[in-house]
Amino acid sequence: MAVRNVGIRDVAEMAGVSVTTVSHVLNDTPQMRVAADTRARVREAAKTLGYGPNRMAQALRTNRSGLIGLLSEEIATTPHAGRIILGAQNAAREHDLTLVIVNTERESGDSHRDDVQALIDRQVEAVLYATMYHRQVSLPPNLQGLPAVLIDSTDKAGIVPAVVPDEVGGAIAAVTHLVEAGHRRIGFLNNDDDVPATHERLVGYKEVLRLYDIPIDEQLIVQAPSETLPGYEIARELLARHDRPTALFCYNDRMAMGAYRAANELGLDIPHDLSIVGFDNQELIAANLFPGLTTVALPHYEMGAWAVDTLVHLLHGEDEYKLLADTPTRLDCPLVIRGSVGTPRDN
Amino acid sequence: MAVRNVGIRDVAEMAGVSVTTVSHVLNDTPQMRVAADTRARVREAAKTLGYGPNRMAQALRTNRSGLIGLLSEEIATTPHAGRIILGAQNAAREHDLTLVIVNTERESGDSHRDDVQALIDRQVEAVLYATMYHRQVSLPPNLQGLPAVLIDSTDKAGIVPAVVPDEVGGAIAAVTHLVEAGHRRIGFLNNDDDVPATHERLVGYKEVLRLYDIPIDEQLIVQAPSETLPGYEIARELLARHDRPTALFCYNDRMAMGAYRAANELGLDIPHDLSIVGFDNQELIAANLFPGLTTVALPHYEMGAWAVDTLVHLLHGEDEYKLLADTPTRLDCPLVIRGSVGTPRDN
DNA sequence: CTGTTAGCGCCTTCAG
DNA sequence: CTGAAGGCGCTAACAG
Repeated sequence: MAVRNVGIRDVAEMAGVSVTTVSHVLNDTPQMRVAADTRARVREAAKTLGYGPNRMAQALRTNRSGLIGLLSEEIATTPHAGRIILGAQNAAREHDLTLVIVNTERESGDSHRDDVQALIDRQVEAVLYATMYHRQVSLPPNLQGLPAVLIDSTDKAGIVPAVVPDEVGGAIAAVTHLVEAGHRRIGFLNNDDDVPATHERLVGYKEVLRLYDIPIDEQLIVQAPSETLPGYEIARELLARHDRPTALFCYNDRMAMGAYRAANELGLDIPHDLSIVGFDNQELIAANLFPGLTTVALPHYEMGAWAVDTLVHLLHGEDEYKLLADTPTRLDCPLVIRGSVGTPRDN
Repeated sequence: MAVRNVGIRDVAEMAGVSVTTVSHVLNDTPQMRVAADTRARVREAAKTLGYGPNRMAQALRTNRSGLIGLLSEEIATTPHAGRIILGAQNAAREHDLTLVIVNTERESGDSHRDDVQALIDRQVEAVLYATMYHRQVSLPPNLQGLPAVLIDSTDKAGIVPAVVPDEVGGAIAAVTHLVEAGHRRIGFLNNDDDVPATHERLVGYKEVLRLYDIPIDEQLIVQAPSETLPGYEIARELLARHDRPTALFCYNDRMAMGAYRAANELGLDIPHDLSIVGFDNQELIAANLFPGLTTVALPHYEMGAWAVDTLVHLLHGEDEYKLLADTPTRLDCPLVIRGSVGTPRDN
């Protein structure tokens, strides 16, 4: 069963037709209309013989390898990459394409060039480029000429379609959730890197407050590196204030984890005395904290799938898809509700 | 640069030789000895033209696709899969092989069959099968005939080479670390599933105690599902005893996370009042707890690489490698030291 | 509607 | 030591 020794010729012979006809039937070539019974005979012969086309021969002949490359950062460190891969994988299978994945270093001079070259050498028809956090990148020069789509990043030159998370929307969902639970003093533990997420989540935060006529207190907006320890430190400061916030919106789940520790040390019960919302939905953290962390999920799976779908359109020469390069597509960041948000005690 | 339009013929022409010679030079065919200067001319021509062989044509001709399939569980949920992928990827590149990755459901009747078939349809030469926790599996029937290697699991039938973590060794490293820090009352928060890791880590635990003439107190060995919450619960019970252990060896990092919470609630300082060692080295947890969790790393990267290397040998028909199927190869689980182990306070 | 035929780019006997 | 020629399995003109 494993060794594919049956060829199109065998099918032709068994069905009593020529290989051409078999080819036409099996690929149902548009203009070539084949008699219904012939077609049935061919189909049956193929099935009983367990025929499957030899992709290599097909590829050679049609000059389409059926391979698309996925260049991804940090495959080994975050489950985010896994989600992108899975989304891309499933979409690829849908289109009968095969995904070839290559890990790439985040910042390393020409190594991207080499990784792209490895993919080109393997005859990929197109490439996906995935970063692990939302940012701008410049593409390796040898990618010129191959259709490409960016995942979780945008192209400096603006010539390649890109898909990114809707950071503003995610922040809006998070803060709205807090406001609707009754909170009015909401702290924001923001990242301090100059990346889109930092700015856009802040925009979302402010937008919600504005919408609900809650004055923006700049004192409640603090920044630090987006890690657990700095998150802990700034959370502690914020919560030590006499007019401490009743809720915290955290740039990511790691900072939220730090906030949990701060709350704990200060004897504040979550969600009773303090509500917390994170960002990223890192299951390993969010689901294992006490109580479970309500957080915003990043659409990694969806971005992977979107990217492949777009690539397919590009491959089909539907040029209108190139226009997508102008403005990145933004995908929804849904709120994942666990147990870290409650009604403010005193209000 | 991206479109590969230069063929072997162009190289031949430029070098003033026949395609045969070019082929011989570029593949340095064993018996075909080519004059040194001819060879140089060919090499140079190939380089200046930017020639690279068309893998599809090569594959068709040699009947070797250069593709190997990696069937992996839970690509999207744990970084473990990412590590395996990376290890396999790098090894594959070393051997000029291309990895095709397919996600597969853990338990789902015939879906494995279909996933394997998808790989076969893509003409993979061999397949790797990776599970996300160490256990026994039975292979899909259509895998028969293809070389295969198991990662993190063993074959019920015992006909396929397999590589697994050295659980006993990992446990020994962990508990030894604790004993050498001065601990003699060491609790073991074990998993309660009937999987190899449960039994083997216990073996390692007991072995170390025996080695150091520390009596085994069965009361200190407790079991629960290997999640944070159950870990918390049994840790709490254990730590509430008047003769509580001074150290805890936890089946995995999630249980250790639960133990941290228990310690915290009981006012026990880590590592001052209580030392903890985990297992898995889930960075997201281990590196983000306070203090950082000392834990045992699983050799996922190494298993991925080992599997590909073994596959290559199998592919080369080195039958002695088939013998590997008899006993799974065990790879080292190194201890990763962070900050959760200290000297016992009272002793 | 169906069949014949010519390659896709490469490797590989077999002759020189 | 080098070259000519056949064919891997399939698709796509082009004929019938």
